[in-house]
Amino acid sequence: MAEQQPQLGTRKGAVLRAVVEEYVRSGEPVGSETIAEHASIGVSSATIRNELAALEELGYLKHPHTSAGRIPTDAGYRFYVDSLPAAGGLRDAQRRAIASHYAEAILDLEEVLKGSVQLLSRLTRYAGLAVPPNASDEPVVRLEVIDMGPSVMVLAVGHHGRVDKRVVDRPDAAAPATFARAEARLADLRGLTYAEAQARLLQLAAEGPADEHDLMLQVAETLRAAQQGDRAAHMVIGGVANLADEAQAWRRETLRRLFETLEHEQEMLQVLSDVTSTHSALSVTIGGEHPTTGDLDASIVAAPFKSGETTIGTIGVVGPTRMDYVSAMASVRAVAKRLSELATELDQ
Amino acid sequence: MAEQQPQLGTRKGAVLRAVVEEYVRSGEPVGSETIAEHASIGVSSATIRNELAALEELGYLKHPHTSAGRIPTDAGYRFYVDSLPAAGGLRDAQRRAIASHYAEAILDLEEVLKGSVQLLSRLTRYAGLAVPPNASDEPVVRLEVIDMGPSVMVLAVGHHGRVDKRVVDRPDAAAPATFARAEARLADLRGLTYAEAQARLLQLAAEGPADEHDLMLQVAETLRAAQQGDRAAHMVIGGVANLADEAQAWRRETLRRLFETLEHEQEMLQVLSDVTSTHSALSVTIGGEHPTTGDLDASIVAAPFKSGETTIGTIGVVGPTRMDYVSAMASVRAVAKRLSELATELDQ
DNA sequence: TCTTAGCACTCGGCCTATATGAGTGCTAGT
DNA sequence: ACTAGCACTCATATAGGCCGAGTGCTAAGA
Repeated sequence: MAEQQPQLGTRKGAVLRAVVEEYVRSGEPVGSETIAEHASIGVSSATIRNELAALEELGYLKHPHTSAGRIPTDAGYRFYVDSLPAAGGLRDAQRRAIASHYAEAILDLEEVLKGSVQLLSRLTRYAGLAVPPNASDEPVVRLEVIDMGPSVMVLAVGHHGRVDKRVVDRPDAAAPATFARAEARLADLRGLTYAEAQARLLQLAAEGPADEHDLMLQVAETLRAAQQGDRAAHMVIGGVANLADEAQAWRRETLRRLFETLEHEQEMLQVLSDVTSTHSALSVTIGGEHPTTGDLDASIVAAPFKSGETTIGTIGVVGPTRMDYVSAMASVRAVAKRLSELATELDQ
Repeated sequence: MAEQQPQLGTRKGAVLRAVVEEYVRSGEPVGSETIAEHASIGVSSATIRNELAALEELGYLKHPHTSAGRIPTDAGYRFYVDSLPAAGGLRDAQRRAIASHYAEAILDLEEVLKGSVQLLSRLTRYAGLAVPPNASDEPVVRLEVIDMGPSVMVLAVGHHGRVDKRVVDRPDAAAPATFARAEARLADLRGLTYAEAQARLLQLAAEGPADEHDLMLQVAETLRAAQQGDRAAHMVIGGVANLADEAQAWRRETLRRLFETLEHEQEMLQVLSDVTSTHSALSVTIGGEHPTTGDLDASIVAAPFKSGETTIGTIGVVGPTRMDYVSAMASVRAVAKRLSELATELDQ
């Protein structure tokens, strides 16, 4: 059992880390010789070979073929990531890029997110993605039903600056006067959270005048959608071109499937939710650790961002399992931190 | 000069068309033998060879190497496309897919656009993209300035269902009462077009009370942005994974640049504008015909869609120059037509 | 003058055989 | 426990030779 989890500090751990680092750097399978020379482990290549064989036996490394070096398995990357220090790893250039990016104050959280995703994708050379706040606990700032002639637009504005809209059929019962009365009633809901407002609306629909009934139901539905499925529509993705870079060794077909997955927003939302639901800080998902990314040779590094103490969203990057985890983790950590500060500030 | 533009009906034209069709189908350079057998031109391969040599001389075809067949140049595709009949080419399966896609009525034009782009990308197996209406001539349905505490959200709702928002610094002069008065004043602007409302707001800012000045300017700016740069933010792209398909012979680096270009919304907007500004109906841009797509071996098939008689947006597909133009053009034409009907209907 | 059969020629792709060498796994000796 | 040494493996690289698709040209026929 102790053998199953090599400790950092033991030689096995050092060798494994060396393999991962070298492989991430070069993209080539790593041989015993390389490690003996490169890493500062004071033993000969023959000894390294023994360690390598043991690590392979334990499932941390694998062999493309007999006469090739080793490459890490998902488990190997996992060990490596877990052995990394909880902070640091940010290069000076990156630090400066982040600072200068946030130098200009932007007030719209959505815009800030778009910018942050772009920033992350440039910093890491992978694809950036972010899920904006879940609306449930966000106070409603404004609710409106707008008479568009044959249809009705329902509009909800949240305190974080989100705007959700839906265009729906105009209920038969709705006269111009109905709209005026409905809007007055909706104005009373300001300050409630999306969840509370939704509940109150269902009540209003049931108890209120008949001509407002459908309208209120539609507003309730808009709030419901804003809390659930529609979050996906607000997801931000950027820098996907990075994934098509030659340096990324994805086979063409895998690349296609990766793009397909990224486009399927609902799915990515699920992944990101899964990823961060368990972790309060930075989380890393490697290859097969999540079913969706399983056969895509892709890893996700993500972190929640908060307003005050409450998590309001997630931001991160998607890249190959052979990822520069140190840099990616540092970048995501730093950007999420900065983002939390901004969100907290914007929220006052 | 007559020699410079082979007429459809002449044998040269028939040969050129045969080469394009065969190459699009197979992806392999096309030889004289293939054409002599396949296409119903009653001459021997030797004669075809002469024609091929002439077509190459004229710049319609090229040679990868001496002992290979011909492939079309951009000019070759251009001739081919121009020689196509102005309608038709829709396969039954496609026709049915379109019909069933629009069977369910959706009232939100933005949603309809998203769906249409998805549909187009599925029909053609290329990437779909659409530019939503230019707001300039659209009537404003609602204008609001929302007090968000430290900031102000400016919100504009257009008659086609577009919603533009901006979050800006709260002007020093703005008290709660200011907002109430400003909103009342903004309510008067309903029904004006974005352009008109913007002009009126600048006037109001100049003539109105001092505490409303900044607020009015911000609203005017929001309307301006909605008519210009921000259109890019509303651009819809879908099905990009299709471009990564193995069938598309793009080199990895070209593919990367293509994705990069697609992500650069402002740029694509420009391209689409250029593409449709000259054409009132379907337009095709092949490879180097537009500088942006020049070295990407990409073509764009796009068509405007209208509400009544006025063009309100553009929809189309992006694919390789070696594209199935017949199918792509038919699909885009059909979807744009359907879209125009829907938009006209929604607009009443 | 246009068409076509015939033919030499080109040249990329493919097959095979061979060489190379990185890297392993094992053994024996320190 | 470590390491030097060595046989072995096997993917990749290289070279040569063949093949055949396809061309371009020429000369004869309609």
